Amino acid sequence: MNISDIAKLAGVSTSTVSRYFNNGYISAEKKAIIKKIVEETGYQPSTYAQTLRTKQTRLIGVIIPKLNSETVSKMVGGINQILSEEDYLLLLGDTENDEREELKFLQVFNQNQVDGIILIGTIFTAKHKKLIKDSKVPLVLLGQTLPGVSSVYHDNYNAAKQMTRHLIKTGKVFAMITATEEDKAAGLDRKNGFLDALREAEIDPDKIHFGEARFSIDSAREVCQALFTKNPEIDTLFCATDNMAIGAYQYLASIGKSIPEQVQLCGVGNSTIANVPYPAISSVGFPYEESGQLAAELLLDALSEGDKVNKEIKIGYEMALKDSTR
Amino acid sequence: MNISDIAKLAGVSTSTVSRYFNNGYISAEKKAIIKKIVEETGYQPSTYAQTLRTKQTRLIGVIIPKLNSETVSKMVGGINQILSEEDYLLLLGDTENDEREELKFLQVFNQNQVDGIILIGTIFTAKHKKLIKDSKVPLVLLGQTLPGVSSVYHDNYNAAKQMTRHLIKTGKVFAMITATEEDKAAGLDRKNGFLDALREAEIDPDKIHFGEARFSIDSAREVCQALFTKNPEIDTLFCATDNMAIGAYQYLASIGKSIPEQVQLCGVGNSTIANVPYPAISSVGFPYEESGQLAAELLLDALSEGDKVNKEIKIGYEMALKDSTR
DNA sequence: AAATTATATGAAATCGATTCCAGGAAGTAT
DNA sequence: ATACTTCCTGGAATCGATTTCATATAATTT
Repeated sequence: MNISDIAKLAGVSTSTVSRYFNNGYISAEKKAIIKKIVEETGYQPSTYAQTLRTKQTRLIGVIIPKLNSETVSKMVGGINQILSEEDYLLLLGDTENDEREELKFLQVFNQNQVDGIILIGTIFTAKHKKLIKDSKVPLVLLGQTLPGVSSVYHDNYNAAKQMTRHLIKTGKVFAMITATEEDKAAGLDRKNGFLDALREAEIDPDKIHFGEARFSIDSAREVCQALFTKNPEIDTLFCATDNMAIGAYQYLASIGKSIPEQVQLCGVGNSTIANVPYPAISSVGFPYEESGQLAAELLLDALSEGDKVNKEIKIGYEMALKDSTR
Repeated sequence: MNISDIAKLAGVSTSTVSRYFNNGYISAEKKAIIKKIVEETGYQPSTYAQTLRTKQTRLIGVIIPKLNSETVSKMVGGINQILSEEDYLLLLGDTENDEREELKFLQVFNQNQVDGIILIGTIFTAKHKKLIKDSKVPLVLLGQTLPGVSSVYHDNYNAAKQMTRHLIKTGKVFAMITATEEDKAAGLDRKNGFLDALREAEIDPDKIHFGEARFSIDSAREVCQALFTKNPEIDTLFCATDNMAIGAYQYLASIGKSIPEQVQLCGVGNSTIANVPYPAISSVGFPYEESGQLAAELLLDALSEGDKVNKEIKIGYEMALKDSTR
């Protein structure tokens, strides 16, 4: 069933049927008959033929580092709210934290598949930067920044700094479980915020310890064990993510450290899982859903105006102090 | 840059260029020159023109109830492992547990967009059943069954029954936080397994209590409070999902019930979050990643053979007893 | 040597829509 | 009455690939 069949059945030309679907000039009379035929046959225009002609896919590629992540799902939720209103469909590319997959999706999406791309990125290599800048379709970065590219990102530096200022009030010996510095947002910025707050308070560098973990509960548990085995005097632990804080919590609970009395503990993300342990874990996070919405709006702007001006939107933090900090 | 441009540059016809890409008859000589031109120009055939001609999209629609769910992400991971090998891309439709969204995606995917559909469904209304059966493209159900449709589903009934048999050894007064029975897998089957195990052991029906919660921690916490306020003598609580078990744990911890001494507690799903509380929560789950793989393979079969024989694969359960049960 | 088969190529039709163009009818301004 | 718009319509070109068909040459059988 194609447009010619409908045209024949309705006794009009294909042009007229096309106009019926695209709000072109059409008489009430023909409109009625085409409507009737379309309803009877359940005809739907082929999106592929439309795309071939119009170059519009009505598909937006969203590249995400991980499906099962609360922050990611909130961001995607926000993106979807805005884009589904405009009849866009999301083509999700899940990389499971594999940067090569990220490159693959960037290429595949760019070739032919989508009208625009939102990249919830993590690590940017030179290849990433090249592909991002060379993107033929509008691209918005979410959660990271890159000069010359539109982005919505989070003020990780000040979030970590502010949280650390709070920890300093009662802390003596500090430690941080960090993420890889290749991840600027979750790794570098949070570490720098932590460090700068401590410098500001003129904390003795000998009383600051670091361990780097991967983005998993298990990895953080092991790193926490190493940290405390070497430095049992740590009384304040800042974790770069809530998941890491859970890993740390598990280790600390297992060796009988009381939280927050002996060790105070916090994470980043304001995620649900931070509320599962008892005591609930203090965290600082961002309005991720809103970030997603903003990114989607930025993309829509770029799509309609085709404008080459790129905007960078920085999102402020939200503190959520609970009982794991003093 | 299209196929004619390449043909001109290479001094051949478009047919020959097309054959170059589709392993048709082509001389080594022309192959070499086309290869050179393609590499120089970075030309990639338009997937939309290809689809228009071949009716193959190389896209598989996967409809999921929720992005941020461990079971879902494991299943999607399994699906993706198999399908990406065959150069399929996943078009994810996230319904956020809204059944109308499910219908929408079923329609959109069916129109033109995808070669096949995997539906990780929840509630099936009459409309769902109609759309599923009328699907123009092969469709595989994952996590639920429907007569006459290919599916990979989990033996929720026996999983719940087996777990309950374990609880019976030390339990006296039983309760279950259930999911809506409209969700056959998570709601009805698990409830029936629980009930039948208790009947088998000839437990006094007066010592069995029920509360129904939505799929969220908060909802389960409230339901748990209601249950225990009315029946403080409950000493064994079966939750239909791990998330619900977390909610129950939070309430029980807040009123100072000791787990598992005063109340033993378990969930379903074998998810990471069940290991976060102390004590870790016993659970019974399924090899979700493998289920996803199987569903993908079923779909590939249907895609290649175009065979109308539908298979139903039942997946067995895996018990994970931890310290929240006696 | 003749017949058959496999390999190689280009022209043209095709997939299913949109859109440009030309032309007709109807309404309005001059 | 004439000149302009505005509205409405169908024919034909077009988007960018694949595929059928016709044809030619090379390789293999008989």
